[in-house]
Amino acid sequence: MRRRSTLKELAAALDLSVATVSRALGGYEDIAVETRRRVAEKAREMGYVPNMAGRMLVSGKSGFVGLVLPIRGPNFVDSFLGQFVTGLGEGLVAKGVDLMIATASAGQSELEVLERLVHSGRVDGVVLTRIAEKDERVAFLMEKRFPFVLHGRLSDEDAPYSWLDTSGEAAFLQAFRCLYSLGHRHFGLVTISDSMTFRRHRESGLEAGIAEIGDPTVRLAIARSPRFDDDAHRAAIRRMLSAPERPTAVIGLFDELALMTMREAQAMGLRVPEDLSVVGFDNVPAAGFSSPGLTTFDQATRESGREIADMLTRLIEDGRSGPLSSLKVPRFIERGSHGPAPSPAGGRPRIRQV
Amino acid sequence: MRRRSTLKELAAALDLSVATVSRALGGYEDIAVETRRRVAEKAREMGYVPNMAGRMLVSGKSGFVGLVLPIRGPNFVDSFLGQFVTGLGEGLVAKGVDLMIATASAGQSELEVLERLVHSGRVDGVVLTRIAEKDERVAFLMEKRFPFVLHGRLSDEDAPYSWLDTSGEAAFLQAFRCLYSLGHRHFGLVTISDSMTFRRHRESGLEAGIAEIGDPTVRLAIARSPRFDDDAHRAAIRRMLSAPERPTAVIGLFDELALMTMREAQAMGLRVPEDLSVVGFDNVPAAGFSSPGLTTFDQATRESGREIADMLTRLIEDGRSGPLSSLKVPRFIERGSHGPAPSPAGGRPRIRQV
DNA sequence: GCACATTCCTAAAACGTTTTAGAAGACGAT
DNA sequence: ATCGTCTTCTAAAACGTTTTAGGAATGTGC
Repeated sequence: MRRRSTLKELAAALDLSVATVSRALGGYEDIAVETRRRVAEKAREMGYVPNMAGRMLVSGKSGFVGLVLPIRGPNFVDSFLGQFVTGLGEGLVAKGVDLMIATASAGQSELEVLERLVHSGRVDGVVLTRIAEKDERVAFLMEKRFPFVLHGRLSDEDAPYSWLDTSGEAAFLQAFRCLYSLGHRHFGLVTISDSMTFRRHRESGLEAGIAEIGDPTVRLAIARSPRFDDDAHRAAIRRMLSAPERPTAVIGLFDELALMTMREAQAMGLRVPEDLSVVGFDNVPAAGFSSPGLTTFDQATRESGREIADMLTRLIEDGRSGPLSSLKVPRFIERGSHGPAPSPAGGRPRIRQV
Repeated sequence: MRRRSTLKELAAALDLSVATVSRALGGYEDIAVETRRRVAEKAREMGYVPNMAGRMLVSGKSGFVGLVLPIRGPNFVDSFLGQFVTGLGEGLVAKGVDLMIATASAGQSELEVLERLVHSGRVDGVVLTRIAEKDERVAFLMEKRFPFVLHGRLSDEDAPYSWLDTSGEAAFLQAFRCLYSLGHRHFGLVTISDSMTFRRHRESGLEAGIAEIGDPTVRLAIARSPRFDDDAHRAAIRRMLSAPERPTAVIGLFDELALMTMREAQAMGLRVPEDLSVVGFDNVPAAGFSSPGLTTFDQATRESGREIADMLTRLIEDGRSGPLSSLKVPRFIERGSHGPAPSPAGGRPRIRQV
């Protein structure tokens, strides 16, 4: 591999000083126009590309932004990450910033990764996802006054930090209203027991819907299991669906849970949506391929990534600018997994009309 | 944000020279054991973390490996990237190397991204995915003698470059054999027209299967459209399935095409697998949620990422080591989308028995 | 012919690290 | 006393860039 050319070589070739070449390339006004032209031409000719290490050393900036990867179980499935990374990358490249992915090594916590990231000077800012209700990573970054943006929110929205989130409240409120107006009165919620903020927001949207209607006949059954324990989820879903007064509409905290519910229901002989309506959240690709297609909410992950990139670069450039935040409203994707409540007699469901 | 402490400060606090501190931290033998201990302790106490820029400047290495993101259409769906990035990250962190994601900015080609990456010295090696048959990126890297590993292969496997791939030949050969033994004689292949090497490998596996059997009654219909044009795919699939002698078994070049085929077939009133068997490749999450579940091949993307990380770090450390390569055999995931060929009379299909 | 401004350029320092070449001191052997 | 050999440490250079402070040449106004 041929060594790259340096500023010094460029200067020698042009019979100028290193300083002049640097400033010429930087477009400074106090370098003659003609000189700037000559330098630019020679630089192109010699294939000069500034060395980042040199630049970093003097500027104190790395030109990198870090994304701390959530720690994963051995067989996680996740359509989110690819979209998000793509969006982030697109947003950052527009600002001339690069994206670094930080992974925890075996036995290392996400907090430790973050500490290394911040202290090594490898990145000028970080993006965090999957926010827990009490998130020590956020506390750490706030204390260090290190620039960061959350994809998600803490419980405390007014604290001075920057975030972008998709409103789970709005989504679940809308889902409830839609199902209620279709005649459903007995609801089920399939959810997780982990204390993630997205859970809280979505659940409180559903609660708000119930409170808003004020209908005493509305009932809510909750199936709650640890996040990554699919067997527990399945068992809880079956329990919920085989209860004497089973729900006629189930909302999944996210699509995987909704799809799982659909599958279990169908395996139990229930028809979706005639006997049971199911609604999810996320709009994963699988939601479009299940049958019936899963009704869900789309949160434009890639676009969020782009916007977060914008927010973070702004934060980095202008350290004293206040915290930025943005709450997106998810798009309701109506597919075939929801419909009118079955008639109470338990006979033929009415013809679907939405 | 408090400034990080430097070697100089550490040296001052210990009343040692910068050189000594550096070497002590480096564990050099010519520093007294007691001194090494003292330095290590103080470093911990002061929260010293070496500055990467300084280190990079003298070592000439960045400690980064780059992944060049494929350029995407506006609404791509991709479960691959998330898995792959996770695996790469895991593999790299074990070697103390970081992962950088390089995205093309608007109007920039993947080759230009790569050139910037290589020349700026931001990375010590790169990983490329989605290899085209004549891939200018690979040519560029070979010419520069820059360390890289491909996820995928060129057509020319013997050229001196490093790659890791999942054998599409093996998969499609196995799919053909399986379907042939189930009585299928009329096959369909839903594929793309773009010249990607994975297409070539998979298609030639199928051809090899057909050649190997040497049965003149075997027929193959091919539906070929541009990669990202879903409408064209759907039209081609419909055309194939409504031909007078329609195939009884269709293989999709990848899962999205297979799932699309399943959906179109079902929309046309064909039952899967009774009237039509469908097999895909990739084992995307949606393959598990469709009904019937899609029979497909799993290529252990995350594990591949880890292994590629290993290969690349080895290449970087030891520049003169020869090219490394590894061909994985994908795992056949038999779900419900394939079965015995329908009886030729066109009557009731036989009971499924696999 | 002098003072002053303007234009264009440069020397040198700085960023934080590693490495090279060698210095200083202790000790034993002659 | 001198020499050599260890052991332990250090000064200085180097990596490639940006920035600071100022120098040299030229032009302008009197």
